[in-house]
Amino acid sequence: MQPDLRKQLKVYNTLSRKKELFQAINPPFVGMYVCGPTVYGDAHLGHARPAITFDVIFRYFKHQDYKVRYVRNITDVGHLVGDADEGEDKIAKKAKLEQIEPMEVVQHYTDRYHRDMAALNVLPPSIEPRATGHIIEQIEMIEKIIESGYAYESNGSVYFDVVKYNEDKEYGALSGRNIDEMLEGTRNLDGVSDKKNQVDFALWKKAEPEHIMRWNSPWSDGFPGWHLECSAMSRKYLGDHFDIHGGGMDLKFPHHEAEIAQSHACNHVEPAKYWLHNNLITINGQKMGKSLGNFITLEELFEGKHELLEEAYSPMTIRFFILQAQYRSTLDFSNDALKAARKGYRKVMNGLRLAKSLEYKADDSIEVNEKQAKNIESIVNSIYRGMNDDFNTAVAMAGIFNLLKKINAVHSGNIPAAQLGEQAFNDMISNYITFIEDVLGLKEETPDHFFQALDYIIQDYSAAKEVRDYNKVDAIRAKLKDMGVVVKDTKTGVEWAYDEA
RNA sequence: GGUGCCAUGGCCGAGUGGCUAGGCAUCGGUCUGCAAAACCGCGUACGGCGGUUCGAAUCCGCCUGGCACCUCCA
Repeated sequence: MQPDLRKQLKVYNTLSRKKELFQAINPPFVGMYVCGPTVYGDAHLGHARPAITFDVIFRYFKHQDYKVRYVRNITDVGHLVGDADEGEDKIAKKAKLEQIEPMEVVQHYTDRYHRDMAALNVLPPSIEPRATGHIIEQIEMIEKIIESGYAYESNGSVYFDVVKYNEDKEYGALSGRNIDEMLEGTRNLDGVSDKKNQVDFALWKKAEPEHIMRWNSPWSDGFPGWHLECSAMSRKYLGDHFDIHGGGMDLKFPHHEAEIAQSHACNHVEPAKYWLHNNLITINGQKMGKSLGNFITLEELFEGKHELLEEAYSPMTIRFFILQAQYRSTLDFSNDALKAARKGYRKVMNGLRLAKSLEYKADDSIEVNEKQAKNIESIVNSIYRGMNDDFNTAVAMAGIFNLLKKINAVHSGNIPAAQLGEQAFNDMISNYITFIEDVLGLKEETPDHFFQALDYIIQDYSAAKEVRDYNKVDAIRAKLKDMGVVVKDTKTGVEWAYDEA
């Protein structure tokens, strides 16, 4: 494979239901919008999947020298509990429950989301806009949609006229939904709702007197509908037409379908060129869901505090676990699967340390084995082939393990470095490190037992002191100093501290 | 009911017409004071029944089982 073939990226586009060659609208720039969380509760395993999936996509684009603007929003208004644009706002409900300001709820869970994402080594997006920070843009968009004739006001609320829109354009293309079928069997709404049709959705909702989250608008004191924030913010930061829109499979309908309709009605152009959807995580073969009560938060996972968990699993174990599957497949959670992931992760990290320490040793008495060198090249190509085939991290990981075998073999002397030749050796090392750290975003975690190990060394130090073995004492002291730790002999015993010099 | 998806060796999980995916576990070997790690070797897995084909896990049909969306969910 030639180096340029390593750039033939194919992505599965939900819109066409096919893998398509990725061609940036305006290279070398790539605009990507991904639906972030509604911040009314702690992030769970399900939030980790899209975050990690699109993080790797973000990283891979950068690795391929694209200039990426990655927008991932925070939804902090408009997402209602219950169905059909009725019911309380999720955030307002939580605020009432806790007797705090809605924005305190938002801040609290946004901070916690960031903390969990950082633990998972998910890079912050380029822009992370909030719905409440874009009320003006949303109102503006509603006005444009009304102008186009695809929305109507009713009792201070504004609804998107799905039936009218569908007469002129196509509604339901993304999720394979048919409007006529959806209309069948729905009850007559006369006098029941402000909507003309059940399939219509709110762009603006008039706030009831007791509703605490409200903004002034041309139609009423109220709040924007869920769906609109993503259309408004993607438009603002990425333009009317951008490269990629992503999110979880479950958002295809109605959220993304509504986004397409709104954006189209406003901008008269298809918002995203490629729609990417990650699949869901299941637990014992069943989807994780709020309503099923079987979801596990990331914090519970990291600390092992959940009845389904036999023990704690570290953030990198979770990341590794998620990357071992292709993002469009469901991924079944189990303790056994996570334990296996942890072992695999540690093996890869042991290799990472080796890779960083290995040096090429030229040796004229050893002939370069072309077969070995070619082998390295084909493994590296397999990693690219995997990533280019709709970000198949499972295949990329298989390649990583194949490289790891070679690295271990060189380290143990089974394969002399000189046999690979300098070029292949460097390819092996650099690709291993680059893919693990930069593309897959795996990093070393400080082992839980670091402090115990240090205590043990301190004990050894004390024992040496006891028998006046000052050569050893000085050696330990110097070694630890190099590592940023100083040993302190106090009246009450030996202590250690971080070197402040 | 409508619309989709999936069934791969002990477990997880790639693969979409012929060429060893990979990880974890197990077993045998090399190495080793012991151990661990590492390396080498070992698994004739593709839900069932038919069909297409020189050849199918991979295409088609039927059946069985499971899941998802259609309501909030990443």
